[in-house]
Amino acid sequence: MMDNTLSVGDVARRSGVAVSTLHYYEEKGLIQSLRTQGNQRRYHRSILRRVAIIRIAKQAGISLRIIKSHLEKFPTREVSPSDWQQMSSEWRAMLNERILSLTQLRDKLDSCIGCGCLSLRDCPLRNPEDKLGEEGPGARLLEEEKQN
Amino acid sequence: MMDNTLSVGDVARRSGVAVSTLHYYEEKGLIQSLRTQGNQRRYHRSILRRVAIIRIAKQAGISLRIIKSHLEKFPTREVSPSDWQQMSSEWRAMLNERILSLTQLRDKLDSCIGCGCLSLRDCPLRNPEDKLGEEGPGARLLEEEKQN
DNA sequence: CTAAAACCTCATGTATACTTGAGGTCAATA
DNA sequence: TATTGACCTCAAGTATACATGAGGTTTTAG
Repeated sequence: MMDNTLSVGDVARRSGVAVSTLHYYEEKGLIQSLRTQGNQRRYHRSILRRVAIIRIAKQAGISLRIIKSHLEKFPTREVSPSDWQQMSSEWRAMLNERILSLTQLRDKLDSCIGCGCLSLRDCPLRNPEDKLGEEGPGARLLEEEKQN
Repeated sequence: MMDNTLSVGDVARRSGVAVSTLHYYEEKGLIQSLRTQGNQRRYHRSILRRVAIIRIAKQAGISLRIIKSHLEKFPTREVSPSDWQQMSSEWRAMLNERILSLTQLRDKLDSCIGCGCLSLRDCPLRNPEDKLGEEGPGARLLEEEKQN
């Protein structure tokens, strides 16, 4: 135990994620482990930072697929502060986009609360429907939120 | 066709959602339909407003379960402007919460981009792990985003 | 050394929100 | 009337992100 590596249970306790989640992240290639003679996982302490990053990104609504693509730049190497700075600034941009789109939606809601107009042709929230008389999707105002 | 009801295909075209989605919403109790002698769905025009509301709410990140609970107040009756006003102001509140939490996360990211501190004990983004030496979950800084 | 706690793999289950496909019926049009 | 497009139901599939349980092995503590 004093070999300064962490078992999966240690990591679970210290990072606050379940053991099954760590298994899952490993299976998906977001983290890696060394194995003992008896095939048990052992982690370097830097795993904690990695898991922290994953959780933060998840909280920001970033999918594991995207998170993985960012982390792949340093599969084994420790994530350095500058690595982290780059990632976090990219995620900041995603967050900003997300915040912007929610804010716009909220503002549209606001204007519609004011006018109670949902039945009117020109309601900015309702545009999609009656606009297209018969054919083709056309420009969709309420487009799917691409979850990526 | 001139009986001013809409078939499922009509609704799909005008609302921009797939027929299978309308079936799904009906199965889940978010919308209702009348049936012809031959068991085909027919909708009143007000279905378009209802579907629009569902899409707007979904875009705001509200689950179908929650949306349904709001819509249940008027299962058959048309959704009036004042119904809509109430719903949208409730959703506005949810949106605001969501925006706030993302904004806070972004700001934390910002401060960490500045200090590159992910390895430091007092990083606001990293608190959860090393804080708990051995036992118990304790106060979690990075708590799960409750998707409801 | 031995028993309990911790681990391992692999399969299956859960929830959300749909889509696709099979096999068959209904309705509008030429 | 006949055909074709639109519909119907029900089962199963898809993607994401894990959790759970079975059956068996490894580690650690006393």
